[in-house]
Amino acid sequence: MSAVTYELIKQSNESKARLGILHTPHGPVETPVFMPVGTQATVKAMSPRELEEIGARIILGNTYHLYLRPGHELIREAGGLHSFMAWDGPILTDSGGFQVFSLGDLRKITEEGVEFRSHIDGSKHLFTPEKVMEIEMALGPDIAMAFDECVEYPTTYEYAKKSMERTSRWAERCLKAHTRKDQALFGIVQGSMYRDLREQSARDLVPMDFPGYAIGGLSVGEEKNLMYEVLDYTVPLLPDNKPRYLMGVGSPDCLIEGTLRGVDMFDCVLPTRIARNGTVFTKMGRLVIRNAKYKSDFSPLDPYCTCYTCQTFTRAYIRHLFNTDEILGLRLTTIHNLYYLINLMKDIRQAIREDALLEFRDEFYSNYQNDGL
RNA sequence: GGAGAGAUACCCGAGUUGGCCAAAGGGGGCAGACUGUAAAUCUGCUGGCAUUGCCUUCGAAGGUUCGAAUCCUUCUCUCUCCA
Repeated sequence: MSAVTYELIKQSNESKARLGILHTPHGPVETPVFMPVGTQATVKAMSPRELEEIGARIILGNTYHLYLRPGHELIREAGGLHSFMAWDGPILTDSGGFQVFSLGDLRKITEEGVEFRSHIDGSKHLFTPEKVMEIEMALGPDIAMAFDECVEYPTTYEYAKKSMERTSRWAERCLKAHTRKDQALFGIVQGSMYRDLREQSARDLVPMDFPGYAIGGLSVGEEKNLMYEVLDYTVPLLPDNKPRYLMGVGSPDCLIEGTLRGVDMFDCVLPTRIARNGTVFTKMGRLVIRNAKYKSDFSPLDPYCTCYTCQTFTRAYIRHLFNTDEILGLRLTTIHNLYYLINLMKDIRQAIREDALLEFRDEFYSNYQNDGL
């Protein structure tokens, strides 16, 4: 029995969407779920208590970043990531595969692994599947991700194939090196935007019997419709009795579209990052709170929102906080954006329950204009 | 009262051997981007009008010159030091 299991509650009969429960060592998680990202053992600007109040159930940490600082040995010494950061809920750690992509010119990829130059001090580090498993077992999240390569887009068929096949071999090595029984290891399907490569990747990984499968290498600059198309043919390649996790996706429309295509888990830095940069999600679309038009607007960020920020503060005040570089401003927008997405997922689950997700999606689009209010 | 220094665009401030100056740089302002976080970050715009281009700008007025933020004269104001 794996440390993490997926319980299917309801399969929608109007789409591939499904309702489920992810059982983890730190409690159950209703799916589909949005997972806030806390790269360096903190969801930027939020305390664990605030995350709990917002309704976050499971959050992310990052292997590469925590290995560099403070070091996985220190976190092991602290009693693991949960204890170190005082978060009692489930945690998932990304493997550093995304950093292979985002730290592009600071690394070299070989069959053995990836040689990174630290973005902090330039020192050299070798990440192999075995090393990554050692780090993730020390960090101790409920779910560890296999070490993969997130390929940039666009990429040639030849490179996508070569990389995907290597990721499959790395998955095998991760599986072999992963020995911690109270922790689940998820595999990651790659293959860029090539259907036969996604199929091959799934054929490689599914027999390895990971307790969960992620779809990686998406939302790396491709058109949304292309991503949806890849999801259309990739999700059905994954086992029904395991959770499916779409990595790095988190705009409201993508969460709905992903859910409709059978995705159970999402994570994304988008809500927290744009919040710190002064943009918030609202029912009507994105809103840039720094804009002059909100100078004397004493209404809440989103009149339909019931988060702490919207129930307490005005646009004019939050704009003022941003314009004066006051730290409270980005904390309030972060609270709002996370609440917005977590609440959206709650609404999505309710819609699945009522077999009304398609209607929910149409209603969503009829309100959500990207140019805001 | 005497001696000296200076006034530059929203603010501060460079430029003062005359042309390459609509005028550096910073701040402020305005707008945009952000999707497994090298991000409280980054990018663009910030005299006017239209397409290159043209027009009005460097305290005020006048002058020298083909050409002035830069040189000359007068005036106005500010600051520092000495009485």
